[in-house]
Amino acid sequence: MSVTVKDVAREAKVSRTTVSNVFNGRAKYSEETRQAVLDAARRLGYKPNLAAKSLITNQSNLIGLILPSYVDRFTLTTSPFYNIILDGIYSILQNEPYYDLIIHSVTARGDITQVSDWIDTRNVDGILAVGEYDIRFLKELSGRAIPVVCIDNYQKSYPNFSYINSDDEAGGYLAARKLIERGFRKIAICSVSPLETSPLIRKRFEGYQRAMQEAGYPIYTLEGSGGNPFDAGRQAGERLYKEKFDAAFCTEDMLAIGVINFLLRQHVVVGENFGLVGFDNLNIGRQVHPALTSIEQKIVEKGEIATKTLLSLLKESTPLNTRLILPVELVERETA
Amino acid sequence: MSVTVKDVAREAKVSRTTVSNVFNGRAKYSEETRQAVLDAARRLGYKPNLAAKSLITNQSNLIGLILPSYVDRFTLTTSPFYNIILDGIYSILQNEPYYDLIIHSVTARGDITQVSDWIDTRNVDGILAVGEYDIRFLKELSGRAIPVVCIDNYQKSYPNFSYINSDDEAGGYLAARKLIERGFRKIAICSVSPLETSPLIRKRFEGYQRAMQEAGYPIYTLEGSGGNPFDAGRQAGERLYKEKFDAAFCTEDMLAIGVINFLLRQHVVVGENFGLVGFDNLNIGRQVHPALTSIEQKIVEKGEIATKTLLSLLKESTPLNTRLILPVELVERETA
DNA sequence: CTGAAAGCGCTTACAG
DNA sequence: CTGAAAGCGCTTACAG
Repeated sequence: MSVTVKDVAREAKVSRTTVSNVFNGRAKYSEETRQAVLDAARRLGYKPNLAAKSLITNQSNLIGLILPSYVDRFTLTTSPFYNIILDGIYSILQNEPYYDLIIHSVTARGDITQVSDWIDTRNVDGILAVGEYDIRFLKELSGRAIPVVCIDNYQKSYPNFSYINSDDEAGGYLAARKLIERGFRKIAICSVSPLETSPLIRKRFEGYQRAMQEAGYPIYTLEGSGGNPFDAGRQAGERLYKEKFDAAFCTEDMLAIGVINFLLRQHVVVGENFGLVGFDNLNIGRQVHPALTSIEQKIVEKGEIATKTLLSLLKESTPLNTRLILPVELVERETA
Repeated sequence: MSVTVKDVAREAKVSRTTVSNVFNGRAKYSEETRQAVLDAARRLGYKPNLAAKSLITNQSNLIGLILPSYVDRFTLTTSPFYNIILDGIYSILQNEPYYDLIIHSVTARGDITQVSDWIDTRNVDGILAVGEYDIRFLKELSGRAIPVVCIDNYQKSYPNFSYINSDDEAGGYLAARKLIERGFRKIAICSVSPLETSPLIRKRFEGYQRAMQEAGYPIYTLEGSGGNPFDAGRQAGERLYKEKFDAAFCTEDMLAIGVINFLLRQHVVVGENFGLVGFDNLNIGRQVHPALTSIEQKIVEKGEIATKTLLSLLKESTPLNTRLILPVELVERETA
């Protein structure tokens, strides 16, 4: 029923080998035969069958994206961060007609065998992993012969992994520095989950800590217990208010928006008698009132670069185990 | 190198046919042989190769998701709606170990041959399509022998398509009705793009229109010219303010948030001397101040139901061309 | 209930 | 530069 290499070969009056080679740009054929093959394929409406190709080459042209499912099963809804990463990935993949992305989300405990089966049955060529995972899960991943590109992972380094991060420490520093310069003194760092939970958040904390120590100010940590960042923000807001803090650095924008939400209802003029800096510089931060001052990190670029890195790893085996740190920047709006 | 049916057959001392049949739950074998096969597979760490299976069965267990790329290439970033749909899809697919989702985004003009090639080369089993598309594109889709489940599509109906929508007309009606009951009179409907652009938005408009006509109030349409909904919202806000409107029904929450943003800066007390109702009831509507009154539609459920529908279409060929309308509901907060 | 054989559509040594 | 042949790992008639 469907058109195969055999048909194209017959139509172009060449062998199947030639058709295959021309399609994969392998041997250098005379321009004449090349065109004959291409024309025949066009006339017949030939489309290669990727499953057959995969069977023989042992490659699927499938890229696996691994996402953490922290909170509950609604990862994407909860955090815009992943969508932006996804947009970055697709903006590159759009120009790679034969590559497709398949997605798997992994719980904190890491569904080791499940993901492992998925990689094997689908013959996934390479992995994009966002975030931090159970160490046994990473070990299992590292044991496979496929390249892995990690975004926002500060865990143990594996030889077949490459890493892309923002300069989170610098971000924490810039945020705290800004609040100090604005004249605030009792400045807390607020996080959705306990700081030790995440090496990434820990980096942001270290930046905050460095700025505070330089200024000779005490460190205050207000750690949430996970869950929805908005709710965590409102709870943080309540403590900030009751314990008479001057300012806060929130380790993510959604948390900061929750803080604003609470403080506004106490008639605190955020930006005047209370300073607030977020992290991520999401679009939404510009829409709330007062508009959120935040540390911008290049999220789309993270997705793009990770995808490009993986693609070049797959196509030309560029060096593995690189580490790239993207710069961050303070974006000043109304809250600090 | 990898374990195949052949190896399992040898280990279990049965034929490859038996292994294949047991794995696909086909013929009824003695419990003894069944267990022998399963045990052998486990001992050897056998994992079926989906590409090989696909080659012979002509099925890929791949579901194709088609998303519109309205604004620019950053579809997911621009609208949380798609993320929620995605979460709904994955919440079902999580329990379907052998099914995977691959995503393609389609521009307004509809990249017909591109998507068509994608479906053929990957042998996509079924399509989930969100939103509205060029009619030629839909026609091409309908020409293929695979089931298509549409979310939020009010266009021409095709025999192999099924449809899932919210009751958008009722939503428009509820929104306008609420504003009328609150005593507002000069009530506009605001949209990101011209109303004729989208049959879906048109439905919401018809609901608004019905309520206004019942009350004997005039219709006012404030149509944006596409682009970022926040920006469109601020522009709408400016007109609402200058032209002294009492209230507005925004056809999506993001637009409403832009309106709030503008009006707040003019010191309009939204919810008191100006009424505002959005559509979608996104999380973010609860975080802005004042909190947004909105029409809730069941977005996660849309994704879930669409996926379940497609899955049952693929597995047991349930009836095609069904149409499901999900109820909507007014969620009252501070803006109306 | 079981097994030997053919074949899905492709690529890849290998010989010419 | 080209072609005949083998084989990737699976399923599916078909015969026993």
